[in-house]
Amino acid sequence: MNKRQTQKRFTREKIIAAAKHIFIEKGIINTATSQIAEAAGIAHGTLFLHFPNKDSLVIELLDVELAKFSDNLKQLILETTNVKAILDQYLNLIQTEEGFFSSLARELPSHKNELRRKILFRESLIREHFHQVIEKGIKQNIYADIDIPSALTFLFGTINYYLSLKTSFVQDGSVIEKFHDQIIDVFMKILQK
Amino acid sequence: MNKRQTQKRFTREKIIAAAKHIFIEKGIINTATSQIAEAAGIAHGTLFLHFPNKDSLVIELLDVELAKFSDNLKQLILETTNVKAILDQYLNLIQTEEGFFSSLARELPSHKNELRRKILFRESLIREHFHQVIEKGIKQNIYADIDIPSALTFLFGTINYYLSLKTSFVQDGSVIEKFHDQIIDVFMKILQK
DNA sequence: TAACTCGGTGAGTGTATACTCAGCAAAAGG
DNA sequence: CCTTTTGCTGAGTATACACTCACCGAGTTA
Repeated sequence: MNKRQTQKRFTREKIIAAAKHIFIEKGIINTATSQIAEAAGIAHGTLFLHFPNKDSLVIELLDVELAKFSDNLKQLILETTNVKAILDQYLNLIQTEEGFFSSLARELPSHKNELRRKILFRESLIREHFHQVIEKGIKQNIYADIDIPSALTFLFGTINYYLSLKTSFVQDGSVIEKFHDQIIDVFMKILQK
Repeated sequence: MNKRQTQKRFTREKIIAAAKHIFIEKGIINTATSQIAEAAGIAHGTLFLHFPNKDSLVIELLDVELAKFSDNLKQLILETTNVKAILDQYLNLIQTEEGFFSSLARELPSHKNELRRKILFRESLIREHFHQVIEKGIKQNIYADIDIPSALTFLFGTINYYLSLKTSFVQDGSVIEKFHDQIIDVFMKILQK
């Protein structure tokens, strides 16, 4: 790889890093492409040499981040077997990137269809993991014979609610940390025989 | 009231009616003041003679609508005593104005603080009603001794999730109707001894 | 070293949209 | 019937933002 290619890749990475940083702080919708360029230390026009438009930058960024998250979670799930432990790990994982997920949850309904589908698809993969573990528990007679999709919608809906209204629940710090135990308690109550 | 005053009030009402109609269809953020004016059959500038800016129109509209909703709910709650019946009525009430509430839920996190606080304040009044009824049930040993605020966050979080992602859950018709029974079932499971 | 390539630049363009204001016509007032 | 008031008009202004393009200069190639 010659000097030019190296430089080009470096610039692209600077854009993505700057974009992620500002998106977390101000949300995707409220971030202008000119601000991303400024934060990345490049000219405004340069951004459009690397991405044809704002949406494709957002999609690439989300794809990479969500894939990273999914992989981490899958790893954790392989290591644990009971729902409580998995939910605990899941919440911890969200917490490490809470700014990112909060910004995502806040703007989820406003995004264009393609973007929203991508995000919900990732969520559905995670749902699937939970579904299997719960199903096994029901067969083993550990949990009540509930409607799993409904229960999971309560779980994801609630987490989403906390994340999207984060600033109304906490001034500083983590919402997920604050409500970690309550979320687990109520969800386990739903599964309870 | 003379002819001028009558006309002025009539124009104001036309604006509010048109605004509500378009907000439900396209959301508040995606509705231009010029579109409201056009739908109301008045000049664009006229809108700003009645409301100093877009926000104050939105706030007045929401205040009126949410107050109407609160009053209806309070009435229903006086007539019924058990949680299941109240929740059933609550869901039915949302369903009658589902377009409005869906649009509200979708944009709730993006609204300015003042507006968000107003909406969440209304929600907190409704929470209070539920809280009291559940508390009574716990004292009468009908329900488990759970943490009521956590349980209610699950409920409101889930309803909010269904409403804000309505288009991802149903093509046509009502999300609330579709998931009515599941919502009640899971919530009653949380209260169960 | 001369010609060429290509990533980067930033002023400029197009578009959307909240809000303004000089002027109009009908109603109110004397 | 004349003057004043006032609700309304809609072209115009200010601003924000995504995206373009003619040009530049360092890197590459022959």
